[in-house]
Amino acid sequence: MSKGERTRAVILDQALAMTSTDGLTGLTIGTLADRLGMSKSGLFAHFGSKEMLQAAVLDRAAELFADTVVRPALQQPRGLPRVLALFENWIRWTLHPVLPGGCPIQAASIEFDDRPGPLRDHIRQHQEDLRRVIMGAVRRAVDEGHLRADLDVEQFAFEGMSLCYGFTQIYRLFQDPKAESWVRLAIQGLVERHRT
Amino acid sequence: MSKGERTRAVILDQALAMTSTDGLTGLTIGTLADRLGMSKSGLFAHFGSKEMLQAAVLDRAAELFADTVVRPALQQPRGLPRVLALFENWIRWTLHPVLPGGCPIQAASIEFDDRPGPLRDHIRQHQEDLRRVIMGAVRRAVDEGHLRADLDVEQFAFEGMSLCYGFTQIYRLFQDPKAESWVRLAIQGLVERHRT
DNA sequence: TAATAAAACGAACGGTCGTGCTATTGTCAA
DNA sequence: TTGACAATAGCACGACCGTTCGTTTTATTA
Repeated sequence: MSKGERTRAVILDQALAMTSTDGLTGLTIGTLADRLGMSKSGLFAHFGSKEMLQAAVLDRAAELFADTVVRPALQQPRGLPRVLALFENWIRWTLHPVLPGGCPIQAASIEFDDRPGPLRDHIRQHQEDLRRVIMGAVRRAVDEGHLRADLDVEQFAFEGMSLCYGFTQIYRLFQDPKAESWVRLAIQGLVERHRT
Repeated sequence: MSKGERTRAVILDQALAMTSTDGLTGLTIGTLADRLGMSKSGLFAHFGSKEMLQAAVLDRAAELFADTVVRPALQQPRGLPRVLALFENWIRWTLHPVLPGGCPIQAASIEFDDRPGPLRDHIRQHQEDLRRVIMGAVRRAVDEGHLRADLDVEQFAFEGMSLCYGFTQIYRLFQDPKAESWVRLAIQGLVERHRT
């Protein structure tokens, strides 16, 4: 790994933390450079434009989510355990955030849902990837006979994901510990309702 | 109504639209003044600081939500009809947004959940108000015998609100019309499950 | 170790940000 | 209709924005 690649990684780590609290737009090259003790222009040269920096941040955030939430869940046995692990890891991702400001992609979703361009495309792609992972796991749970055969996979995914989105929003705003048991009970109910 | 009050209202209308697409932070006094054909300083004098402008925007947004979603629902007969109207009006608020960029308060929730200060306090207050309205309606539906007596009102409110939050996020990002039937089915299921 | 390439710097650019000030215009009651 | 005051404009400020450029330092490799 060359010097440039190493520095780039360090920059992205800090940029990720900054984005999580201030948003993709709030991310600023000047203060980012300050926190890293390097010059604006030196940092800038690694990305070529602010938009490319933001895109790199999004991709890195998606990697982090995959490493923390998705990948560990995929090591669970296929079927219901894997579905449960996905939701459980997602809940833990919110309860004990790796990044100080919570999930940058969810924040960026709302920040950019009205701003066409490559950044919104990136966000859509990452969210769609997550949806496909969840739907795949649910479908396999049906195939394994853990969930009812007549289950509407898209509907199930929507409800589960909505609960996680809503939980994140409520928990982050109010820091109310009750939200944890609410979302757990809700997910549990969702699964229980469609069990064979 | 004095000239000043009238101008202030016009400013807030435009500010609301701008906030809905660009966020509370993206709201800018210069471009806001440009769109209204007035000077920065003239506009500025109405609010004294950007933070007070932002707070006024939040309060106006809450009024708009109350006029569009809550107030019409409160005219439905108490009990289940009122609960259903609350969720239905909320869904319609997302499907046919009064403001071009969707609900500014939901956006501000995520934007400011990590930034302590009077603005976050405002946001918390408005979100808490909504939660109390919904819980009150649900509780009355229990009292009227429309919903089961052993229903956990807080849990019910969390699930219903999460579905609406999640729906907004998904629908605004992807503009997928399928999301509409997903959320309707989910809300319907939630209610059906707790009916007497 | 010398030659070459990559990386980082410092200074400056045109813009825009929020915010003061002073002066001018407009409104509205006596 | 005039006098008092509210409303708006104009201008300037310091700070920060993303970006460019030429130079200097540091890595890499022949």
